[in-house]
Amino acid sequence: MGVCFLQPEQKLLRSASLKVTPQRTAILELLRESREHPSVDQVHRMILQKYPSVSLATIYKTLDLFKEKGLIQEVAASARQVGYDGNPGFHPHLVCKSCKEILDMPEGKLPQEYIKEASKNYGFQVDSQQLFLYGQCAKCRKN
Amino acid sequence: MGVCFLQPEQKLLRSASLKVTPQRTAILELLRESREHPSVDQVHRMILQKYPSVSLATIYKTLDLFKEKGLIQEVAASARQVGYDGNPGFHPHLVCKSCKEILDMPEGKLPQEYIKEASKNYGFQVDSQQLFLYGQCAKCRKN
DNA sequence: ATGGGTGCAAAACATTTGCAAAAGT
DNA sequence: ACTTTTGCAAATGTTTTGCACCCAT
Repeated sequence: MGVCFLQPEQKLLRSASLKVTPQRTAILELLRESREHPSVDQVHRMILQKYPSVSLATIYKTLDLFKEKGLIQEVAASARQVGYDGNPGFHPHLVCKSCKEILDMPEGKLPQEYIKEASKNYGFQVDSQQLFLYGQCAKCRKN
Repeated sequence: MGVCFLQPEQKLLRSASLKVTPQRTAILELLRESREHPSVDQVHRMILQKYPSVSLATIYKTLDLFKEKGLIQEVAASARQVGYDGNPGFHPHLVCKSCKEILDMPEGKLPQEYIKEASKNYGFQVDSQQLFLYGQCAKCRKN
């Protein structure tokens, strides 16, 4: 396959030493462009529009793989609300208990004090973190 | 039923306006005394030792109910690692990626700055939060 | 050429539901 | 007495697996 004009998603797959397939490219692209935090099933349905034969099993395997490689992050807002975020970097998530929407809070910085404390008091080496703020979003408060 | 000497768990059930049953008392007691973060199934197995006929469906219903009432918190460290914590108050969780153990970090305070920012920038009203720090625990680092 | 990725269907596993009997207030 | 909770079994939903074929390197 030609290698001259790679999309950013293809570069990312390469640098994670993964084979570049249309399915993987499409899934990664979709997540990186989305502002939502689609579930496994939602990712599947969206991918199906472009590639009508992609199986759900592939979506499961691919999302797991991307997560292991640090290309995306899993956002488990609760046991029954799990989504995927194409931005693997730390940012707090606002989870509305009414409409279930999850908003990114891009401007958050890392809670360094916790990382130090984990190391000092527990000998625990932190390599990533997730912060969830639960409550009610602006829209839902107006009802 | 006599009402004279109530256990703390029974008082808690009362104040959440829930009926006091042996199953509920046992589940709440178990979680409040545990330092682990048992899964639905682990709770079921532990309860079975004392009450051999408690059904899994009851465990599901009860944990959901306790969570709604704020008696416990659900700890979804990832999509496939969900446990329950008898302490409903905020405290960071250290999640070891190797041995999957979840440690409580009791001394953490709330990240107030995020709550203010959520309100100011998004009109979002925060009423609870969860912080997960992922990495490697002291034991696992020694291998 | 070869190792890894994909799709399929089945298997395994997890969660929810409806209902009758039991228990709490 | 009334209402809620429980246990059961079935139904539903979700995730994983094994395998043959295909594709990227």
